[in-house]
Amino acid sequence: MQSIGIDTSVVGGWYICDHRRNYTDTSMTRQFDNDQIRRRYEELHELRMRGVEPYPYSFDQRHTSQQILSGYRDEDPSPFSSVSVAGRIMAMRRMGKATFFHIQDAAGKIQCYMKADELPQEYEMLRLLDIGDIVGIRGFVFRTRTGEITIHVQQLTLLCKCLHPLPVVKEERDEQGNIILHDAFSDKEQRYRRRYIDLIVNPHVRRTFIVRSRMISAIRSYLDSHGWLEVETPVLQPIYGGATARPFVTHLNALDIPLYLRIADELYLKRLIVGGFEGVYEISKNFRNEGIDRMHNPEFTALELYVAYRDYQWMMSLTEDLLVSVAEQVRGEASLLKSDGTVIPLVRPFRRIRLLDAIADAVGEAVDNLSESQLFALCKKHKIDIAPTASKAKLIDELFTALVQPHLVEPTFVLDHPVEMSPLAKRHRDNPALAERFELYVGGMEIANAFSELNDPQDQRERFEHQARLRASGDDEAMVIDEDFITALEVGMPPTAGLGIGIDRLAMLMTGAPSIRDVIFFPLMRPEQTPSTVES
RNA sequence: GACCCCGUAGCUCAGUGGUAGAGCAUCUGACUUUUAAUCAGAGGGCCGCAGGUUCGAUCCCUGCCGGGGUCACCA
Repeated sequence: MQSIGIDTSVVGGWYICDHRRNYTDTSMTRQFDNDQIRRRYEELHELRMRGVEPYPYSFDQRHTSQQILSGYRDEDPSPFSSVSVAGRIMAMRRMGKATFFHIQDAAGKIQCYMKADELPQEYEMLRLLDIGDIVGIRGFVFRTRTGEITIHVQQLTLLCKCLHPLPVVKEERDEQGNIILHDAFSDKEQRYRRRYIDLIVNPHVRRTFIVRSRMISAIRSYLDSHGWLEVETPVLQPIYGGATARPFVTHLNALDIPLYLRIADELYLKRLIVGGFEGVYEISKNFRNEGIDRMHNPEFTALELYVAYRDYQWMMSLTEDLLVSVAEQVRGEASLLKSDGTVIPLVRPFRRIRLLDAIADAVGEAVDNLSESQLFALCKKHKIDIAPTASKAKLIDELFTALVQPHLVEPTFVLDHPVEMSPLAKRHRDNPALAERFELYVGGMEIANAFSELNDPQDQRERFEHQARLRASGDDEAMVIDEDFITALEVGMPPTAGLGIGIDRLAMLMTGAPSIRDVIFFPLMRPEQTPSTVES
């Protein structure tokens, strides 16, 4: 860091501009979309001309806004007689020879107060600062006449000039102390495309992503505490598998082969169980080349867990325990939240219902032994639009999705799907037409899927072959045969229970978010048409 | 992929077949404990893009682009 004193006009807190560099005054040469950006570039130039470095290297930040606001006591302000905080200017009230402004750091906001007669030169520099600039503050803490804990500025340092006007969100407090927002930055397209601005001006967005992060930490530490191993398996796969979905295809130049972005981790994780690990999990991105809507993003995060010597009944109670434990840590209580504000209590044991019983309840007749054509007729009767080529599994799935799923608000395990719907699950010990499988629904959303894993290689081959026939007859989501996976099962996989959880959807329920886009920092958007992209 | 809704100033939004308004933000001035600071003044817009109808389109029609929603597919 350069020492102070080259330019006598520069006072203590301001970093000195390095005059060995040639700064061009961009405000003179560049075309700007709006005069506010031009003005800020002009200010940037003026700051440099005055010897102020607008992009210095560090600041000795010793306090957060929150530490000061929660720790300050009027009867003894001495612990806060010398604080240093850093943050972004979010509001500025200039009153002639005194100015109040709020700065925002990672913990919150705090007001600062600066007087012209105390800091004449820095006060002059303050004229060149704007909402959005990042500054460092040193000073002492006091309480204003109107009661707000405030930093009396003794030194102000510019840490980063902001060259774009930020949306200015004003906060008003009503008599009850509730915060009323004015002109909140709410355009969804802009919020998702410029998430950094969204995060700056919308505190609830920041909180949502903190909850998401803590949720994942809580899941990880829960799984670690059981001694299970977190592992990594390939994202780029020569044969994709583990789910019924369309993949993204790419190409590996080195070997001149097509590769697929994974749609699931399943088949690799089960190979690790074959290899002797008795509990493995992976939290990772999956990619599915399918629709985009409130519940689906082309890339999404899933947890998959496999535990040897266990079955799906055991996994069901583990899932309950995991969710209750994570919700308690993250939300402070065993509950989840729908976007309409409904609180969904997580009370063990969760409701359990066989899939075919759930459909039977909805249609008013037993469906266990219906043929494909009878199921098709049932779909027609309930006005479910479905292709005549649909498989039996697809028909059952359609009936369930249309008639049952929307009503599953309280946590509900749906069990024992037909084997045709579950090509990687072990047959039910009491009924070979069904699989030992459960899906967990909460708030009308599927958030978990689990089974007693199929480890009979002959049965697995037959299931794959059935999938291959579906694929040949036009179902492009059906699985492809993975010979090496069958080889692994021939080597022998112990009885194993497997679980998958949709992390994004769980994050929605932890935060009450209405859309998956609200729990993914950068949801997929169609690329913006800018002048530069149009040219290229 | 189909249908519905939306696109006006940096942000949030009004509005009309006769080429535009508000609040905040910005700029100028006043103001040394303000807080949606206040007061006085000013600037700022290819009204998403391209066609069409019209003497005249931001408004009406068509297409396109972008977004949101519903459905379909999926988790």
